[in-house]
Amino acid sequence: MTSKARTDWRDADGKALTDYPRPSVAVDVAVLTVHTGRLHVLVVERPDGALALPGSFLRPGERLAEAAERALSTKARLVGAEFHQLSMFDAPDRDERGWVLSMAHGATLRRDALPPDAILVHVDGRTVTAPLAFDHAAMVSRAVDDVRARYARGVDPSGLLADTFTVLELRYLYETVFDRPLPKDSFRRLVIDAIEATGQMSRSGTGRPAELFRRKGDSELPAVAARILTD
Amino acid sequence: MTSKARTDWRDADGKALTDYPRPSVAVDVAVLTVHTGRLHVLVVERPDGALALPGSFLRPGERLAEAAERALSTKARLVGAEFHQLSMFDAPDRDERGWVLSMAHGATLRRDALPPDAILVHVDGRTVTAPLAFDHAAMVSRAVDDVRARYARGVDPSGLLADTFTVLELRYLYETVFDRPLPKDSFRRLVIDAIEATGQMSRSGTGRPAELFRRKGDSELPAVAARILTD
DNA sequence: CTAATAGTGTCTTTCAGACATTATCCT
DNA sequence: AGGATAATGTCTGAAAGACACTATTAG
Repeated sequence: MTSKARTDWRDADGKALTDYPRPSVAVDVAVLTVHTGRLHVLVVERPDGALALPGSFLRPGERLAEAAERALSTKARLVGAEFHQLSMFDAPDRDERGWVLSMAHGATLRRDALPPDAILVHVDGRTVTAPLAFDHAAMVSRAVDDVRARYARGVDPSGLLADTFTVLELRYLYETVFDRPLPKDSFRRLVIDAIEATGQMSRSGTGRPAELFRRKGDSELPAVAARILTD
Repeated sequence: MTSKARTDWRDADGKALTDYPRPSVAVDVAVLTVHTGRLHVLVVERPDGALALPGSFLRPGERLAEAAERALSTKARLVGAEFHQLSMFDAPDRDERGWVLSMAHGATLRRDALPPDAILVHVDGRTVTAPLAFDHAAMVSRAVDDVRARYARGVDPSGLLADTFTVLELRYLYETVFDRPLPKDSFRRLVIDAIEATGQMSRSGTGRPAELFRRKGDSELPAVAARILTD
């Protein structure tokens, strides 16, 4: 970890590593959630009033995922999220304060795992509906792409639903994530082999009660799901 | 770009940015190519004799893609590649010389665009068949995943074939990339709407000459391609 | 002619999507 | 019973895969 003077501590030009100024490295996290049947992203208010994704600078020896977790816990009082690297945003002028690279991360959490006073901005399709600081709007779009790709491979891999759920609840979730209506019976056949019946019934409001299911150990969706879901 | 003393040049803890030691940021590039009908990755020999992906440290104000291009041109005499960010490898101890984050990049080039004396290592499935320095073997696997995802969406998007090609040549390429046999007639029907006939015929070795095709402007494959190709 | 490969027609099976029907709760 | 929703059965069109057949070159 600590830098020592070594012969290979030089690049191909023979220039020592330490001769180069280094960029600051930051992480920003797009926390997506479903609220009132629509996709939202968690934002925080900056000192100047602008909205931005929660983020933080990387500390010595820290891993990016750790910095992302720290950013969420200090800026949004949020713990236990699972992060996915999206991509590195590296435009030299993306932060007017200096040369800051930022690794965008995506995370997905249930609304009730977020603080009640969290600021949520609606995401329409893959576009956030409020101006965000820096290049954070592009990060949100990348986060939507990522969550769609993951949800096309498995049944609610990020746990946006509770442990048990009905097929209807699952379909509503997928319609929200993929922003398109999904046929009731085709959707049921698509997911039925990847979930497990509990035997319990949901106490329904009206009509026949729906059976409650849970994710199966191997809750992978067939490869054809990508076609069905992504039109 | 230049850092100025500003009030917001501090993080949430009130700690100034410049108080934190910064990591070195590097790029490494996995250049994939097809040679003798098999997938290979370009490697370079390090001063200590170990094999590694070509890489470089990021210079001030430089973008990651620029550093990747510079690494290829200085270490492998290679220009004109198109890069795709894969992911950031950030284990604090991944480089014994110090704290070095590396952004892995993928690129794809025709064998004849590489120097004749380039060192190529066979990639079996998604695993490189020779030990590589650092975490470069994992980077190669990620590069294979990336190239497969891109080739499932479009017809030879990285130009591994020449401008014109026969359907057979295209199928051999896809069998190499996806490491599995593909049925002759289904494959033809899969790609035929995404390519354009030239009217010219390939001077065949024997048998009926095959028609030469070129990529079409919108050479997107149907969404179902992902299912067919990825089993 | 035969050999060899390119390209296409056809059949079967599978399955998404649409629709209809049955099942099971509630008031 | 009647209303409402869950779950399933059935039909149809599309298409992947298998197979066979035709087309076009070389020798």
